[in-house]
Amino acid sequence: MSLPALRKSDRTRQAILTAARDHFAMRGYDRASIRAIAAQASIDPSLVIRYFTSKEQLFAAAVDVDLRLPELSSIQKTRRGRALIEHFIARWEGELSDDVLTLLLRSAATNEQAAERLRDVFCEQVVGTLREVVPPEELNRRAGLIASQLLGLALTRYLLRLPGLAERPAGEVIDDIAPTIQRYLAGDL
Amino acid sequence: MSLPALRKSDRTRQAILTAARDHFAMRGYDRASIRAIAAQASIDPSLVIRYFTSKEQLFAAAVDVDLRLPELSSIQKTRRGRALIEHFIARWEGELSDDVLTLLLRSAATNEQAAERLRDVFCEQVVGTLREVVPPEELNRRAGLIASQLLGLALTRYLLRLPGLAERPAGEVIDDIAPTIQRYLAGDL
DNA sequence: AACTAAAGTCAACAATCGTTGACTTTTAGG
DNA sequence: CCTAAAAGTCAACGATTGTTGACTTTAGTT
Repeated sequence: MSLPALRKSDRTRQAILTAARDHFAMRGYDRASIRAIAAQASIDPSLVIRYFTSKEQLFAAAVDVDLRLPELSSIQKTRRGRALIEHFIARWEGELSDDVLTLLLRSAATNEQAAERLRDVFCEQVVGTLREVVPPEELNRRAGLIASQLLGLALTRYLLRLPGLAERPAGEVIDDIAPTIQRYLAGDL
Repeated sequence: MSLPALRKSDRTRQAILTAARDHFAMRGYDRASIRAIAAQASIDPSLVIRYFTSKEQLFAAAVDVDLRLPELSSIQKTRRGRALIEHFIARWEGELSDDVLTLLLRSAATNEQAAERLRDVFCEQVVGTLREVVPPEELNRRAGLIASQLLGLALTRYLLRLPGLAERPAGEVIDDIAPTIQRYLAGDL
């Protein structure tokens, strides 16, 4: 066999990435140490460097995120706002959830590299999703407003765990915020 | 004179605090070093510890923040949402601005102590401001929603500098978001 | 079985960090 | 002027960090 030779290294490569996402999400970029990541992946710290060259590049590899926003054009006009926030919340706490989002948001506050990455995700995926249903001249404006509410929700509910938000069932929060998103998306401004 | 003896130490104490806020706001808790703070205050690093015992306590002292939210009861009912966001934005970029807010928000994402502090500020000041104009049983719900939008705006506009928000004049952003705050404050939910 | 490249280990490096204790300088009061 | 406390300096500690190079083990091919 010639392929399985690669397989072994790919498995530990994946183990490193998983452990890295875990630590970066929990502790942030600075407090997450390569030694702790290596320990969770049950390997030597130096191997982490051999696989990813540096901590910075490991982070870059760990932070590759897809928001999986729905295609808006196939949804009824008046339901699109609700669809957006439903998907967004499912991405954080539903079956679509993983900790890459926590990792990215948490790190973006202190790490310029992560902030840059988050801006890219925003531009490509949020603006990209709106492009098909929003006139070009309003695109940036509406996308920015939507991002401010969605990321604000993620920040207060999942990172800060503000009592007024973290304790409430997801369904209630969706009901409250959906009209806001709908207005930012297609309402009068 | 018996007082001036205290004066000298109070001045360097203040210099340390100013430098600390500067560094904490720019680089976050972990990347801000006591050595760099001391250098900016033109003193020895050990003095910082002598004044504040530890980095943690220095941070706690630096992060004492007052949102200065307006008294809502003296404002016309339909204008209260706009008044809230106007004050909030003035606090970040107007003449009321200082970098304690940046420092607190940036650090709260990775530092549990800062997150705790931000929760306290939220509970005491935001909930406190709404208490006089919102029925008790809706208090937490409406306060949480408002916090999600205000902090989301601060995050995207001032920390992440998302193109759709950071580039626009403050007045436009206020116009767009005021109705949202007004609805969260007093509208049907 | 022998050989070779990949995969993994081990120990150490240089740098940075918060913190400490001994020491010196400044300042205020009798 | 003398003295004692306050204010400030200096050098070093122990710990942790990312990263490196030499070494050993594993596994696939001839």
